[in-house]
Amino acid sequence: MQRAAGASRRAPRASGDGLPLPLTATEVSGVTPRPPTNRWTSARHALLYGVLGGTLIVVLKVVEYRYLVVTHSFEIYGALIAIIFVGLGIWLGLTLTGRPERIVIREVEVPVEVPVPAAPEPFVPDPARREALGVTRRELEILGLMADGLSNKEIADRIFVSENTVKTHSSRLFEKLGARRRTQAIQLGKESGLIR
Amino acid sequence: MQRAAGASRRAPRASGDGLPLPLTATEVSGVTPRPPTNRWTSARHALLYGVLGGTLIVVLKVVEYRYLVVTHSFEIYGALIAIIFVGLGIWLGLTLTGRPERIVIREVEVPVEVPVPAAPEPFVPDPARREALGVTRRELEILGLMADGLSNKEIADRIFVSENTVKTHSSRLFEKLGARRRTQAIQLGKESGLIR
DNA sequence: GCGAAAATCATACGAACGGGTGACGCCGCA
DNA sequence: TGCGGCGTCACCCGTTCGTATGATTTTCGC
Repeated sequence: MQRAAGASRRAPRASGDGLPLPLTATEVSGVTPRPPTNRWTSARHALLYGVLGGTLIVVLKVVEYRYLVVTHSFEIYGALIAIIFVGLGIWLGLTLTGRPERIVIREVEVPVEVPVPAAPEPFVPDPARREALGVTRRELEILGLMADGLSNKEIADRIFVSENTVKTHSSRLFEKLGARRRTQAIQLGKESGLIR
Repeated sequence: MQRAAGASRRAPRASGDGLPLPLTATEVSGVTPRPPTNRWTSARHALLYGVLGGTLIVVLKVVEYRYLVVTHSFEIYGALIAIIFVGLGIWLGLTLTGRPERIVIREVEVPVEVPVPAAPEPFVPDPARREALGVTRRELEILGLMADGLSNKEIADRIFVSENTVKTHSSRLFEKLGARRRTQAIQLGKESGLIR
């Protein structure tokens, strides 16, 4: 009987890894209603402004009777009052009233360490360790299946070779590992980092 | 030779995935200077206010020459100007200037996978797990020695019993674990947490 | 293309393993 | 006092494992 089974090459398990952290920022704007004003603060402000206004009027009165008794001083006086009170009004408008402020929400992504759920230890075969012991790929593969508790026959069926082949591989593997039994080979393989 | 290339199959290892992202937000507030106003808008506003002010002045002139030629009308006129222009100022202050904006920085936590430093895993024998499977102390002991790669004879010598006794224990152990081979028993024992 | 390494397969044999059965002694518990 | 669980030991038998030896084919580097 000729062999009807062939070799299987194992592609090294490519394990995904390093994910870059995207640090983008989005801006969201909104409007909030005017914040409620403190009552005492308001009263104090009103008093302050009242005094200020009174003082201003007194000043104007003095100016009026000192310099503006001449003809046509009436228009100048009015313009002066207008300018001064416009300024006062602007100031009042800006400070006395609680202007609703626009709130701009800027989201900043902050990287937070999250323990990866107990990395199942992908365990890449690591050819360096394997070749350091002179173990071939096939032998390592069979060692892995051995460690899973499979018999020679089961391994043979799994990788589509004869049981004799498996025995040959395992024999050479034991020789390289210095093992006399498969259980010992598994133990030594784990110690050597050949299998997980 | 008519060997056909065979294939070896590997069970796809299920990979862990979807981890929930904790999204908490903290708010930090700051103040930015007033945003620059549109140039055309400003010009239009200035024109509007100029026209408005001019109209107001004309109105005041008319009022002056119609009704306020009487004595002491001067003070009334000034007060009127003051009141009107304060209102104008307030209106100007509120509309001409942009509302101040507060920047709220919201921190969004972004999960970053961090390889947990592989806990040493002390592994205490845990009698609960053992008894849950109905495995006796002696059987567990033999399982451990099996996992170390010892043969039945070596185990017998180690624990000072006959090889037959070891075989009896292992037989019962296999029955309880559902194993058919010692390698399978080791594998199942590890999965069950009986041995490390 | 040549040669070495690797992979494959076969046969044979002794050793180790696993299952089955039976037996004995010890100990805790009802 | 009997029963059941545990640990111990023995024998038998079939299977699996490990070793030895020999062979052919495939793969890969030079």
